[in-house]
Amino acid sequence: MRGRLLLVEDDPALTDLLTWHFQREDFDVEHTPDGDEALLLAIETPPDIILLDWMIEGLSGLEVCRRLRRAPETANVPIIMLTGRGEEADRVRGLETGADDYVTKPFSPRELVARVWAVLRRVRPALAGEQLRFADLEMDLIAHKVKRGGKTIPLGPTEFRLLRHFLEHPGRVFSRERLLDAVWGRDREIEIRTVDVHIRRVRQAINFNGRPELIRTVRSAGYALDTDAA
Amino acid sequence: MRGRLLLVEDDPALTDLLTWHFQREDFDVEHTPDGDEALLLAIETPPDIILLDWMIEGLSGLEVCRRLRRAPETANVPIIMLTGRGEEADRVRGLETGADDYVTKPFSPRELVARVWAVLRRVRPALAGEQLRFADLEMDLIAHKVKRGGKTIPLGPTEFRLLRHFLEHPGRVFSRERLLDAVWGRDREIEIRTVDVHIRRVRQAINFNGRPELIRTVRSAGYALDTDAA
DNA sequence: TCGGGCCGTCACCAACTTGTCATTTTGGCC
DNA sequence: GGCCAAAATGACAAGTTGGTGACGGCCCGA
Repeated sequence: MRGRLLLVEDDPALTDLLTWHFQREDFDVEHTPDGDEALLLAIETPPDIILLDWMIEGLSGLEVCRRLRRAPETANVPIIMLTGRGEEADRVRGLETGADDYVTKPFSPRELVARVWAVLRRVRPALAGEQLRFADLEMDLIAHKVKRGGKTIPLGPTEFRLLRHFLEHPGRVFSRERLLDAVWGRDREIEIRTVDVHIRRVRQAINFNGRPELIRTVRSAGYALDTDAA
Repeated sequence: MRGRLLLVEDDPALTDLLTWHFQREDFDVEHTPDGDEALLLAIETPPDIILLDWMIEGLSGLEVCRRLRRAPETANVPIIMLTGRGEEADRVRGLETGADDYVTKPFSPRELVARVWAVLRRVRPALAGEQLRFADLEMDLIAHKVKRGGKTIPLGPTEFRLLRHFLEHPGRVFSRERLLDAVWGRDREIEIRTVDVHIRRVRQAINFNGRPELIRTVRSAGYALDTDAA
């Protein structure tokens, strides 16, 4: 399974067509024709991407999009809007409301699939099987390998996930709390300062012979990849 | 200036049109009609986003895209392809080659602008809003970083919050009392003159080698960002 | 069962921040 | 020019926060 996709669409024929295409891409497809239910589902267990029709039962697609963006659980989940409304003004409105892409019916399923991958490459590079890069560091998610300047670096599983999280959001500061959530899991029972220790271990591993520090400490806020080092 | 945009396009009319639109959005627009030159420019100083026409002089747009993705300097720079080729196969090919979006001519500049922002929201969240500016000073709230004239400035947590407060209300005068409320919190038990000291620390930090003063002292009233300096 | 790698904690230390105060400088006003 | 209040400055001690070394437990494969 490559990821979970939530399809919000009330045309049964289109639903079947898209479900088939995305299942073939190894997505776990969840479906609802209803705007309100879409919100509940998405917030309950956030999918990796949402396909959202504009004209649906219950809330309009645009309103669903707006609320998804406002809810912290789904604020970062990518959304692609599907719609018959081809007016420029509608498209601009959809994109400005927080949609990542806006596709006008009729569209080709293959193109939609390609657009989904294009968005996921950005948001969840891990799903798209991409290499992550930052400065002279590269992480191969498939081979589970990290290199800096060509030299392979041994990392433990936790260190790997921690570094990966940073690479997926370069420059962004994460508090220790958020790192525990993201790297250890939401239901951890772990001492907050443990994060420090793992940060140190990652640093030690990637800063062999005098390479510049990549992880910046932001006092009283957390840690981040240092975009100045890139 | 919100960001640097590289436009690779050989139609002069379209070039002018897009340049005008993106300059109005505060982009610094760089332009070349030639694929080879685009590569050189992009790798030399990576822009924040690239608009790439498929049919250009020199290398084809698709090939430029491929090479940009391969070069470590530009592997993460978002690319939007512009093209007259509306075939589904072409679009899929463009997206699979690493483009973040694929826009078919004729398109509306407004929509293109909206799509650029949609992509930048993902790739450089700081550019798309979570950033404060005043004169040559920029504060990135997501990265928790302050720069003046491109140079990163180290600030303690309190200094950061203080400066942020000013940047959020440029020009406005705040009494020491109000600053204590806003920056330290309403339930502080802090000597009023402490504000002076922190103002000094911020000034010292941001006025390195002879840069003009940004924080104006308003005698017997408080402090404010000096709008004359902007 | 032994050994090594990985992991979570802790105690201690170093570095940095921060609030305060005494003193000097500045600016406005007569 | 002299005076006064307000603001800037220098210095410092106390308080926070992050970095570090070390340790014991756990799991897994030999």
